Amino acid sequence: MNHDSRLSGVLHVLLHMAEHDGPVTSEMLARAMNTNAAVVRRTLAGLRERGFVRSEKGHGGGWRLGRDLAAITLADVYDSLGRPSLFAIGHRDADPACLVEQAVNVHLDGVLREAEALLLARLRAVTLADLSAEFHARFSARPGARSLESSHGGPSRP
Amino acid sequence: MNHDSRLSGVLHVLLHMAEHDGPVTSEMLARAMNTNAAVVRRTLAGLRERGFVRSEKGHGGGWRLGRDLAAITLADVYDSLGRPSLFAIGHRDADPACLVEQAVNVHLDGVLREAEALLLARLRAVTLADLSAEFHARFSARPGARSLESSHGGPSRP
DNA sequence: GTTCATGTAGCAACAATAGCTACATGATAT
DNA sequence: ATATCATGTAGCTATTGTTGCTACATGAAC
Repeated sequence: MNHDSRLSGVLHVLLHMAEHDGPVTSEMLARAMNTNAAVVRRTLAGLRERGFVRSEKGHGGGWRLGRDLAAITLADVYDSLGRPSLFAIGHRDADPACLVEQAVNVHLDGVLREAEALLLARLRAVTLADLSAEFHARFSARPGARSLESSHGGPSRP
Repeated sequence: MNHDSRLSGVLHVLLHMAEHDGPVTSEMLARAMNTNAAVVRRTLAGLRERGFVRSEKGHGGGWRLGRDLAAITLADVYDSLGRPSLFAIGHRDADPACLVEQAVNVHLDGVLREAEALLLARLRAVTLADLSAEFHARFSARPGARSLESSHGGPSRP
């Protein structure tokens, strides 16, 4: 497992949801992501609890956005996933007796905390509306019909 | 997922090396880190290739620093470890056909690249001499004899 | 030549996401 | 009512990487 791609995956399905009229089933979202419906339900569970998406059972059920695109930041999504670890590196021992290791931790943790603060600030500054604008710009500038066919990313009502 | 602690571990043993007169065996370093001698040799291999440490076999052998503390940055050590992944999160697909996923990647990768640049700049700015100064400050300010006994971090010649 | 220490190779353990199946729950259509 | 559809969840396996360990070859010093 190279890394945690849940944030990336959730953003992907949220934008697909936004492009689709009416609810979208886990099965449809899973096809768009080349993954499994159960994975979609599992990763969207946290967002449902916080009201960013709503789900309905039964005929005509599925997922839809619970808020406007501009009212959901990447940090909101990240938080909804349970704030998974951002970094693949870190210290061995959080509270070592060894003074040498303490000195190492002080500097290394400081560097990581700085990077984390920057990252979270950036996640707070970007909304789903920004990602959607990026997508629509790409859609308008697409090279030809082929990319529309080969991709599942076309808006449902251009 | 702060799983990869090699950078932290290597910095730890390098400072111990600096505090010790003469070569230090993998066994001694392993005891200081609560790990195994083979792990020490494995993780120090990259640093040896780049001349940051030297190793000698046989009687009286072991490891010693190959350069002055001030001439080794945290980035040097990080590079010597093979530049392992810094982040635990990332995108699912590096080059997706889906325009939506492309839009997600553009923003997410941008954020991560910014954080990575900051991180690497900080690693370049900190030297082992800085960590050593931090350690000696902590050693001078230690609360009592207890911390000297319970820790393996005391300088060999105070 | 014996001892000590590095240099590697190789394997099991562990942790986390990811993918999948299976089944219960609930809502809608007929 | 009942069949159907979709979510909600539990539980298993696969994958990928570090970590810890053993075993053994290589080389240096006594």
